[in-house]
Amino acid sequence: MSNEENSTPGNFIRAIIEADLASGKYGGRVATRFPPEPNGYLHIGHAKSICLNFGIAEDYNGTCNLRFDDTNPHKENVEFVEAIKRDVHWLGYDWGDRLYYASDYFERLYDYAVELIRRGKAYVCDLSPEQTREFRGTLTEPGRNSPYRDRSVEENLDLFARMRAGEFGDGEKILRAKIDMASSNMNLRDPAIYRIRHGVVHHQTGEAWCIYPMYDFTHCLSDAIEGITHSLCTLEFEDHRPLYDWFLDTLEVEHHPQQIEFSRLELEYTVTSKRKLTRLVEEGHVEGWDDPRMPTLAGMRRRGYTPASIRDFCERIGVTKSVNNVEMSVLENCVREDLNRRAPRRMAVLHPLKVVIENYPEGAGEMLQAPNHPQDESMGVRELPFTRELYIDRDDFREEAPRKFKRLVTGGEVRLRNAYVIRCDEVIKDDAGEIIELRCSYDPDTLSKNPEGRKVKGVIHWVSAPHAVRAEVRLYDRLFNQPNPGADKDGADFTDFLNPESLLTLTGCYLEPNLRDAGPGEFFQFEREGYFCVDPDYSHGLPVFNRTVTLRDSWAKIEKQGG
RNA sequence: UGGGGCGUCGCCAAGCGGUAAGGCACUGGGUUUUGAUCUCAGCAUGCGCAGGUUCGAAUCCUGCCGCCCCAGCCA
Repeated sequence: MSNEENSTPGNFIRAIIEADLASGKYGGRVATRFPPEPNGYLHIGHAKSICLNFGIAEDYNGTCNLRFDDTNPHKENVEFVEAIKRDVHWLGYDWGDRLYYASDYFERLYDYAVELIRRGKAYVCDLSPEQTREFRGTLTEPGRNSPYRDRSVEENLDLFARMRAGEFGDGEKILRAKIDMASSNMNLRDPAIYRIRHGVVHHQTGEAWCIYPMYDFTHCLSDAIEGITHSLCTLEFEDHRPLYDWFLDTLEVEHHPQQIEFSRLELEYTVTSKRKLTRLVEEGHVEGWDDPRMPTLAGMRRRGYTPASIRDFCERIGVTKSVNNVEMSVLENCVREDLNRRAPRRMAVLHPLKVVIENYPEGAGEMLQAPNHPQDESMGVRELPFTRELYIDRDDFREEAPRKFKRLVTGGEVRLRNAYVIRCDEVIKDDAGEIIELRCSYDPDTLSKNPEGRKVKGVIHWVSAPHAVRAEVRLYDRLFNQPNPGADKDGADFTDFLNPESLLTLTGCYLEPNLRDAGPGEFFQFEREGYFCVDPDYSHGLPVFNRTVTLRDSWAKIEKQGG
């Protein structure tokens, strides 16, 4: 540990960048970009890419552009553009004045395509989509040249101009790169670079174009135009790198960024494919892109995950090229760690059970003081009303005590958090035998001190019944039952693995009174229950709290083992 | 069966020829008016497998095996 000088790169991409910096490859410049397609909301996988790209720019004194890869207007719209901008900002990153759209470059891209034709490296092809597929060959058989492959430069120039002019219908013609139909890399078998799309209004360019460039052609040139030095993308584009380089080399573009691929994040018990997330939304399996069960940034924000915890998560999972499947516990740990430090403590009874303190004077009451954070005095204290009638959680009482159960039992004692020790004297049941009330007595000499001569192990939370704030609490669990719901196993659809208990809504909860004024964006630890945040939805009167994540629960473990 | 990648603890992940970091998870102890937090300790004679080179190999060589990606006019 004596190498304070040579700070470790952190991951292989940073190692490459440091080597490039050392060799002066791009004049000591580092420029990255985050290039989402605005066809859906950003999810946790994008967060990894955002943290990587913006993080590198920050650390190496470089820049990171936000560039919308908007070449397929059919699937894209401004709602997604705005949501993406909002989410990147929320995560804590800023692109300054470097907001771009690939569509900004449509005119230049068109010129590059013309240049490709002039160089005899692109041609207009009349094959139908079906024929194109047939001519492409298979993984093991080479493809065949299109009969239109040898059109003259003049004819191609004329045809391409007429494609732009709208003389041909969708699918009638495409512009293709002329590379090698026998290449073992399918991407090099004369890939399409421009297709015709009539009747779609592009969210940025309106109806100015009826031809749109394809990803492979657009991306490398957009990177070059913006002076990107390191173009980071996921592993599935590794096979596209030769094409990325081919366009730039063939066009002799002055600046040639290098594409570096890393593996995409897979998180257990969720899906991070835009197609699948879109289906969850459109088929109504969730309430929207910002449903707290969604792995989208919007969903996690509403759930109460903090930007800091997500950035910490992205830091911890690393960046490599190996297939990975990260356990949910890593993310949850990051969330707990951040919230534990920052969340004020409160008490909330989720499953109320009435308690009457029989030796506490009727109509009386007192204000007790409770710290907002047990380890951080700077967070101050709050006042809690204590009265004769309280609510505790049903789970904190048992008539018959299991081994190791250290909460309230008939005839036993328990500490009321921040208050007195009480003893349960009598259990009141209704005709159906259901417990409806507990008759207890308190020991007035146990405020801020332990009773003498006996040990009280358990501590439970409570709220004063006449002061309690009624609220709705939504308990979230994993969206899927399977660790890897997206894996296509035996023809099963990923929706088959949806967890029917991913949302449990509790409407009869009672919160301590100072939670009455909590507003959207505020978060708390409900002691012994978990971290909760205020949901923006106030549509049905009751305040709504979302459970962000539970507390670690070793009792649940013991109980599950039959403790 | 073509091409491109990847295989280090249950899950991530350092390591780049000198004798296996760290995090999460898990297990056990301590503190505790949250069964929380905090804290201490444990957790790979082993790096997909088999050979080889070397004084010495997770790291180099050879051959296998397994997994992922590619046949959109999607990105």
